[in-house]
Amino acid sequence: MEKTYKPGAIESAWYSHWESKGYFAPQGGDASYCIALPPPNVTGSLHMGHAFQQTLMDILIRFHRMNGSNTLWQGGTDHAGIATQMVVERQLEATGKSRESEGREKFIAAVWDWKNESGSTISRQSRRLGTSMDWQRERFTMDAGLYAAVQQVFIRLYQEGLIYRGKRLVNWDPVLHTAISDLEVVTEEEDGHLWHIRYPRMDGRGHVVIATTRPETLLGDAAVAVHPADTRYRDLIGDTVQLPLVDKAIPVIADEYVDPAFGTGCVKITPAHDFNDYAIGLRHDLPLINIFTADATINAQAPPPYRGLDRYAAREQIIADLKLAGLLERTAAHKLMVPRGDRSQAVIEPYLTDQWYVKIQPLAEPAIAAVKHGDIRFVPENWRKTYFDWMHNIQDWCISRQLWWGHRIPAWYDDAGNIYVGKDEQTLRAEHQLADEVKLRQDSDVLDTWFSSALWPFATLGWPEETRELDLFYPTSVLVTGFDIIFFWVARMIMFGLKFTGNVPFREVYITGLVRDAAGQKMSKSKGNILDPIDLIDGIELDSLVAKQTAGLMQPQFAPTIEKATRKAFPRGIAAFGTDALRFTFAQLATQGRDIRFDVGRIQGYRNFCNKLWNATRFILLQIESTPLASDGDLPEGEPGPAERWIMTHLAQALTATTSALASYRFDLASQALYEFTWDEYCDWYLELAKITLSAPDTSPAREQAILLTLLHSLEILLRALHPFIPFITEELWQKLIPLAGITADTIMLQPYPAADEIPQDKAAVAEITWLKSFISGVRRIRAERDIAPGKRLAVHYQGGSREERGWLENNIACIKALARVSTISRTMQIPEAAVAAHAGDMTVLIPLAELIDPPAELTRLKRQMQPLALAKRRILSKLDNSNFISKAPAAVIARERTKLDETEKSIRHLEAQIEGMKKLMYNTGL
RNA sequence: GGGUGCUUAGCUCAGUUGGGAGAGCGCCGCCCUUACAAGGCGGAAGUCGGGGGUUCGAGCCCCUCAGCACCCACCA
Repeated sequence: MEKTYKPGAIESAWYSHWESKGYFAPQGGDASYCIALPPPNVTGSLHMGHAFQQTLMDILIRFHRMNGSNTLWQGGTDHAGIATQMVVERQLEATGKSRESEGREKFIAAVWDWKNESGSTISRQSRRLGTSMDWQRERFTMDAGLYAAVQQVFIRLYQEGLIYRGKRLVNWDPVLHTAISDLEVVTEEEDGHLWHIRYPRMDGRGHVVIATTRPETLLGDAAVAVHPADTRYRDLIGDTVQLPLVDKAIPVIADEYVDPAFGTGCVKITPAHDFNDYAIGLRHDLPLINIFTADATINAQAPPPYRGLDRYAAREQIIADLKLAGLLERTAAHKLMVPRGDRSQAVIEPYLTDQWYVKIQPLAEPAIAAVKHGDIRFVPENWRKTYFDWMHNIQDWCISRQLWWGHRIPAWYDDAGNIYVGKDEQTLRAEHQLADEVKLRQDSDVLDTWFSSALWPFATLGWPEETRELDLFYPTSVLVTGFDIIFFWVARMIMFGLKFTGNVPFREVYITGLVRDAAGQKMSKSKGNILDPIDLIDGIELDSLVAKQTAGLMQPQFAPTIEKATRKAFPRGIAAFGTDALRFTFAQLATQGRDIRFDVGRIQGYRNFCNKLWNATRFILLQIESTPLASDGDLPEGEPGPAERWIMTHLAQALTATTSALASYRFDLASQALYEFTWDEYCDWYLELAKITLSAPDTSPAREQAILLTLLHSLEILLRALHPFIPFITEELWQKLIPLAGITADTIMLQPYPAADEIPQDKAAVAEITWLKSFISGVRRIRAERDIAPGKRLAVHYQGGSREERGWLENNIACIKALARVSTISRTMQIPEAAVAAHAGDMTVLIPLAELIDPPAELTRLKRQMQPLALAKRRILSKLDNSNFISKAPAAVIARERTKLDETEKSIRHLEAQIEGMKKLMYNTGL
């Protein structure tokens, strides 16, 4: 075996072995366990968020597979309408072409080409993470099966009146030329202005002043509104004012919507370009005056001077014209919320169009009930509230998009404007007995990507067919995803799942935190702080990393800043930590529902952990090589000592902790329990103890056998326990180990997950070894604090101790001598001069250090030790003297306080004796 | 404007029905002890954001204030 763990050498080989043997497919079993992967964008690449979530899913999947469940991890990718279309459009632009110049058919073909070319990237990266998805069942949200499901869902909802077509204001993206849903709009505060504009009264009695942040929309004003109770303007209501620059009379209306305290208390009403004004327009029967084209330039409805101007150019012009006309009263700086499209970053325009909507209320109600009644459980539970809040205020969902890449809406129109919804034109013609001369044309829009994603859990299992997989795996067990898509995706899956399968799509929703960089910043290309999970696995040179972070920036002027930051954060690039270390890091960082900061120092620590495990295995293999087992295959029992029984007890406890932590999605606690066992107990103590006993000349062959078997057996169990977290190294080491244990198996991943109750526990052994550890640590501490050379063997005395402890001392004398570097241990009745004491239970360990210590320094040290003891004593006494405490606290707590007091007082007496001894020594030596 | 979460060691974070403040990293000292220097042994370090309350007892429960983060929302 290599001395140092090298992840690159083992990982890829094991993965292709597992995949080629078909181990990722469901293997049968009584219970079913299934996770549907949140499908990543097909043309995307794996980022830290994916890697994090997929690691957690894979831990669950491997754990349940080993536990004997029939386990399916359903994977696949999403067609990601807008995102993918934008990428391909950009590629076309680079060659001087455009979507329009190519035409719909050719463009879609180009998108498919790009999908086929780049679509395997993310699956390939996913494999590097060791994910045990059933690749044979990989799906795509635009494949034929999904298409059938989408059509069926659309048609049924339409027939039930739950999908309708409506003309109303939508969020219009003037760059992408499509409607988007409320969720795809991100509003952020930006600096702007509040312009105060005079609207002259038609009767010539002065003017009213309105305040607006969007003066250009005055071209579409239909009224001015005031609050009905506003005494300042009461006489104005019902009057008319002149709309500046348009030269048209518009009415002054009264509406409760107006806040008299804001601005001037007069509001211009533009029903076609503002959601509030739209509602007011409906209430007051105002005309809708659309003044924009799809590009948000001024259209022919507006006065000639402004036609063809971009909305912001029009704003400048209008302000200039108002100023000229003396109608601009003043301009104030103003912060306002600006809506932008989450993909294009373009300022969204409320725009009047025909769109398709899902009537959501009837779907939302059962979806609310399902979570309320616990049919679906959120982990952590507080996300329920977020879900409820949104579901209770949910608006109809605009599902049509004016894009080309996506599921085409299954609706056709005839020239008379009739709508026909169905599978295809032929079916519709037959259904509606349409004559051949009736021309039908299909709706040119596609569906919101989330429409098909909402069907993912059941459509990937075969719905609308009644498949065996649906029967076996639906509802799926758990959905693992981020809070950012609870509304986009989780809620819609629940609604559609309930509607079309009559059942919830998943039993539990585990919401993960968001992966941020070490400084807590969101990772983004423009910040240049992206970490590529593959770089953490394979490592990357600093120069390559810098090149990667600064390539293809939208704002290239930031490249030098990013380069500097990158060089500072990673002065030596990134080392190759391997997949297992990355996975273990993710598990450790997966604390309940908060953002996680990814620090490279952390992954290095877990790479070291893998190395530790590697070397522990190497040690055990070397031991068994030098002292072969009595007989292969037929394993004799041997005579286990307390150390063997102790370590197995600890192993059982670690397994219990891990398993119960996994049941509540506490990946941090689960991995921590195994980490601590492996390093702090197994390697630091058990391997050391075993080493000594094995090399001692008087160790019986039966004990020797027991130790070797314990080493073998415990490591074998430990590797299985760690496998879901760190699959590669555990497989590699397990394969090296099992021939010695007489096991033949092709893979660890299909072995049973170890159960704590199969391991005998022994409290007496735990007491003995715990005592032994305190004895050894006590001597070590004295040695280290007094700067005694590590090689120097000490003569040690002891005093007191129970009969049991004296027995333990006798049993473990060899281990104490070796691990504490002690030459002799003898009982003494009186405290030797210049002795320093430690305590192991009731036993006092004394080390005479006459020639080694500096008495005054020792005295100071001893006095310093007294302070916390005195403090502790006072604190305990104040409790025990409190009659309320004695009468109200539980007996067990009182007993514990009394024990504590006894111990503290004993320590104080010991210390006092030492102080006296030291003083005497100093007196005798004339100090 | 409404809501959620957070504030514990220098840093990142655990702390599960209220009962002796923890881990990793970092730091300090000693050590290449035959599995591992990607290591071993030992150590220092916190008035648990401030204030108040409930309780025999509060990091944990209640109130309040402050700061940070995020989500939702139609104030021109």
